[in-house]
Amino acid sequence: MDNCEKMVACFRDLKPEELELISSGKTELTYLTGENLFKQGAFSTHVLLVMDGLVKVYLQTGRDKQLNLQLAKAGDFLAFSALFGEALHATSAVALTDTQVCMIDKEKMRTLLLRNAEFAMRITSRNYRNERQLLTVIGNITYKQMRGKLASALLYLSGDDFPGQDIFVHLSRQDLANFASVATESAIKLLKEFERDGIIALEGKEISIVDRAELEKIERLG
Amino acid sequence: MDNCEKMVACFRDLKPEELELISSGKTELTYLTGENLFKQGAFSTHVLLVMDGLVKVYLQTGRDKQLNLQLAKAGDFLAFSALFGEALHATSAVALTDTQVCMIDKEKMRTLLLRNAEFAMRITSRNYRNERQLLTVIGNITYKQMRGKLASALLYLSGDDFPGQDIFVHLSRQDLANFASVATESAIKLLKEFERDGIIALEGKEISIVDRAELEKIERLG
DNA sequence: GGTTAGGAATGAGATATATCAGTTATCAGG
DNA sequence: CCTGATAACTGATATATCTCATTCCTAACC
Repeated sequence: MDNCEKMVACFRDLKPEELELISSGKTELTYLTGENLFKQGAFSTHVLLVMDGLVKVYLQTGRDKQLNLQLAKAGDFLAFSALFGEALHATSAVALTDTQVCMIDKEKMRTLLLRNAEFAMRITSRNYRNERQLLTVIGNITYKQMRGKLASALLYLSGDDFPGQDIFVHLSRQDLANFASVATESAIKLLKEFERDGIIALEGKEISIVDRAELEKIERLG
Repeated sequence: MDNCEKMVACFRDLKPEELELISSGKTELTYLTGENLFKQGAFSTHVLLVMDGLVKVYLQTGRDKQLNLQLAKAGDFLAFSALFGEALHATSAVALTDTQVCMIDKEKMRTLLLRNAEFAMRITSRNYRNERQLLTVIGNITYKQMRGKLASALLYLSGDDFPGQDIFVHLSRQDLANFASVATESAIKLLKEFERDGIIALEGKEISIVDRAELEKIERLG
């Protein structure tokens, strides 16, 4: 927990001198709940590795409009495209819980990727899952109507990506609405509707999926 | 033109035996206008390299609804995520013009990426631009209203990514609408409106941007 | 225990955009 | 040159969803 090189699976097979390379160009720090890890449009200078906690990655799409793209958890890299000549952050990220992060020097990471191709493949592979998630998001906001969007968001947040944890206690109704890409009020009304239909159970912020199959049906049919 | 290893910039610096590796596991073929390169949901078994022509990459979002994500041209890789354990195509692709393609064996490509890290970096870097494009698409369809969406689509299709060529002659109004994520009729009406306002010029399928600055303003303001 | 602030919830009204129905234009084939 | 088919275009209508205004609830704090 105290040391990112030891903790994260993808670092396991590195040689000592490779670990040393990373260690020499990194720093670990903690972001408190609500603090920004980075802001869309800002210079992107380091790669971030989440070690513990929960991070909301979002797209600022207007003065007071944002679309949530992804929740990052321990083991996820953020701002990875900095390695490939992207000077500016394309998204923003904020801590939903107190979050431990390992900041890694861009050049050191590049060097490591060049030196150890197997490592590079593993990392790239992991990052490609993000692209899938982006496509899913696109699918949702385009072709689904409100019910389907919300269903899709609920499924993502309660799915295999976050086993055990109850994600919802960290999310406001607005956050949820921004995942589904609907107005906050609309999200609230639909949640109630789903509850009435026995698809989910609401208790304060906690949301439990009662009838997952039905939710998946709604996701498909829009 | 006849040989993908010689033609594409990213292959230039490969050693002879590395080129040989690729050559031994590839085949070149031509898709005619309108033919599908691959379909969303199908098994993804090879990596495709576009050598000549224009390919429309899209997301099937309903029985008769599709969202266009990207135009691929010579030098672009498609279905690249096949390398990283994604068994199924996440998108569909169709040739907009007669298109020459180099199909490359997945395992051979993996081997090459592992053997030559510098090559891997170049490729990955290029592919990361796709992710940006996806974020742009998401931004557009979320926060912009129709005018902004269409403006954004027009800017992408007339922009630096496709120098020289007039892309629009290969696109139907429906294609265009699917890039902007609006109904075909709405796209047509707006095009006329833009023409009336002196922002673009329409002549059959050809569309020329008259006032790019204004279009960018519309894109920003929604 | 009362007060306040912020999120959650609810209903009425406004509106942008899709949908539908129908006309005109374009183009390939006979 | 005519004919059918396909795409481009146009206007009227319907409706899903956002917006706004207001109330309710909860939790924190003095």
